[in-house]
Amino acid sequence: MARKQSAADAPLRLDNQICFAVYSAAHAFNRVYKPLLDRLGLTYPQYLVMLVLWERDDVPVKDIGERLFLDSGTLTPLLKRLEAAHLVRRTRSSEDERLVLIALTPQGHALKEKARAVPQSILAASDCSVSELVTMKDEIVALRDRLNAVIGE
Amino acid sequence: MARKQSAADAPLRLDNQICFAVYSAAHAFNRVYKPLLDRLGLTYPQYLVMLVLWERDDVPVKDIGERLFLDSGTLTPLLKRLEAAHLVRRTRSSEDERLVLIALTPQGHALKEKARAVPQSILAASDCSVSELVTMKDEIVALRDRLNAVIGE
DNA sequence: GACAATTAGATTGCACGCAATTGAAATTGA
DNA sequence: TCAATTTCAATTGCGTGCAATCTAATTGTC
Repeated sequence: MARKQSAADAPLRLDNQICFAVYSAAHAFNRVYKPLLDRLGLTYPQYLVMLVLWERDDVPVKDIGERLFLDSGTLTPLLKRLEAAHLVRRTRSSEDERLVLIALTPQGHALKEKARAVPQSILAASDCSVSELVTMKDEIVALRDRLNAVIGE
Repeated sequence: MARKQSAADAPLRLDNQICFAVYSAAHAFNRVYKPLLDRLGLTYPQYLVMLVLWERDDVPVKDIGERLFLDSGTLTPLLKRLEAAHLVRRTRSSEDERLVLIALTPQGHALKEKARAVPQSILAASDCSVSELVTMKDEIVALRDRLNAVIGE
C-alpha cells in the first residue's frame, strides 16, 4: 500500500485534468503568438477582435462579444485601446442609441495584410498537419459548446 | 466572385483558428468551474495550485510554477491569498534561503475531501465519455508541448 | 577566498476576464 | 399611453498572466 498516489486520488491529479490541458495550451498559444502580434502592435485578445472585424465591421460591441464570448467589461476598455491605436472608430448608432458600432479605420483594414503572416507561423509552430489541427479544433469546439450549454442551465 | 469571404481569407477566419477554440474552451471551463469552486472558496488558478499541493506539498514556488507554467509574478500574490485564507503556509527554506516552501495547513489538507465532488461535476458538464476526454486531453497536451518547445527556440 | 554569473522570489505596471452595478435608451404590455 | 421591463454599454473592483526590474542568496571559476 501507500503508493505515490492512491487510485482514489486519480480524479484530482493535475495530469488527469482536461481543463488544465486546455488552460495550459491556451497560455502556450498566447506565448507563441506574442512575438508575432508584437509586430502588429496587438495583444492576443485584440487580435481576436480584429479577426472578427476583418470578417465584417461596423458591428455593435454586443456582436463582437457574442462571437468571442466576452462581455462589455472586457471589450469596452480593449476597444478604447484599439481606438487609441487608430485601428477602429466607435460611434453611437443613430437608429438605436444604445448601440456602439465598431468600424475599422483605413489603418485597421490595412493591418489585415500584415496579419496574413501570422497563421502560417502558428501552423509551423504547432508542428502538426492541417487536417489533424482541424479535427482537434472541431472536437474542442464541440466540447466548448457542450460546456457553454450547461452554463445556461 | 465576391463570395461572403474570399478563399484567401480562410486562414484569418475566426472559426478556423484552433487557438480560438482552445482559448474559448478554457473560458468555458472557467465558467463551469466557477460555481463549484465558489463553494471551496477558490478561484480556478488557486484550485490548480491546490491540486499540485495535494499531490505533494512543502515544495518551492518554482516547482509549482514549472508544473503550471506560471511565474512568480502570478504565483506570489496568488499564494499570499491562499495564505490569507489559511490554506497554505509560506516559509523560507533554511537550506537555501532563496526558496520559499509552500506547505498545506490542516485546513488546506482537509479541503481536498470537499474537492472530490468537483471532477464528477465537470465530467457530467462535459457530456462526454471518459475515454474520449482522455484522448482529447492527450492530444491537447501533445500540442501544448510542441508549442512550448518552439518558445524555447 | 573573491567575484562574476546564475537563481529564486518579490515587485511594478499593464492588459485582460468577469461579476456586479449603473444609466440611458428602447421595447413591452396592460 | 406610459409605467415596467429589457437591452446595451460603461464603470468598478478583484484576480490573474506576464514582461521587466530588483534584491538576496548561491554557484562556478579562477
